[in-house]
Amino acid sequence: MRGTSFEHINDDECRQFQAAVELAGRKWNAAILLAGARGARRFSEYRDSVDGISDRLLAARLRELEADGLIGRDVTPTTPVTISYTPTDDGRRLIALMRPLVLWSRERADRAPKAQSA
Amino acid sequence: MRGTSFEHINDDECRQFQAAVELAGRKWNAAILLAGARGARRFSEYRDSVDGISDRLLAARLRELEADGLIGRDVTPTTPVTISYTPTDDGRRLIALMRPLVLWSRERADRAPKAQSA
DNA sequence: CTGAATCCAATAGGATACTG
DNA sequence: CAGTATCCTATTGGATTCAG
Repeated sequence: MRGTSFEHINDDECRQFQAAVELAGRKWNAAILLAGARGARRFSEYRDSVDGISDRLLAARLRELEADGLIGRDVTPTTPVTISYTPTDDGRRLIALMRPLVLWSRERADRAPKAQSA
Repeated sequence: MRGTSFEHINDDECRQFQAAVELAGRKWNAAILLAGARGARRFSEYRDSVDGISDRLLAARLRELEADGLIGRDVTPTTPVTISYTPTDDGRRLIALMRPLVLWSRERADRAPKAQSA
């Protein structure tokens, strides 16, 4: 079997990994994925849920996430058309894997409440 | 206890989380942390281990990671001074948490070997 | 050896206005 | 509703050179 510890990562795997983490770490993407996990489906729901993101960037990030297979885009031919963005299995698994990171960041935030007032 | 699922993340936590994931996802940082996990200590060891990074960016990323408490910088007053960068406890924990992401990215890479030759 | 300084090109991101 | 188009600025990252 292939190793599970970092000692055995090769360059190619490292690149794949970096690409994945960069995607997850890109500005807004975590919030967008989270919004999807919390039930957002329509464009406007994501826009409301993410808070602060512009239409342009939301559209761009959704397109990227779709291209990377993390979010699916479904068009229902109603009038007007209904467009629905749903996290894919892959996306859901990624979100699940990021849960420990949420806890990790919480702990850090608790230890360093802010920039300590000089 | 504070919830562990995304449904209960508030805006502030979301920001903390995003900052953390952005840091981890920033270009080179994953590779640098990995290099540290694999035993790199000296500047030149990271440079060799990361492969492709320039001095300028390696120095910049190390400074950031130090500022964020993920890597420690120790100066030993030999001649010339010996400088050693070691992952902190926090950094090591982050790396550990990213292991599942490595596996996740591997699976994806296996499923999508490359950009399929048109 | 360990960086800092400079210069440059590319990309990201934000604001706003507009469309099918 | 679900985006696009345009513009503009800030940030990134890469190469190269210089220095303690």
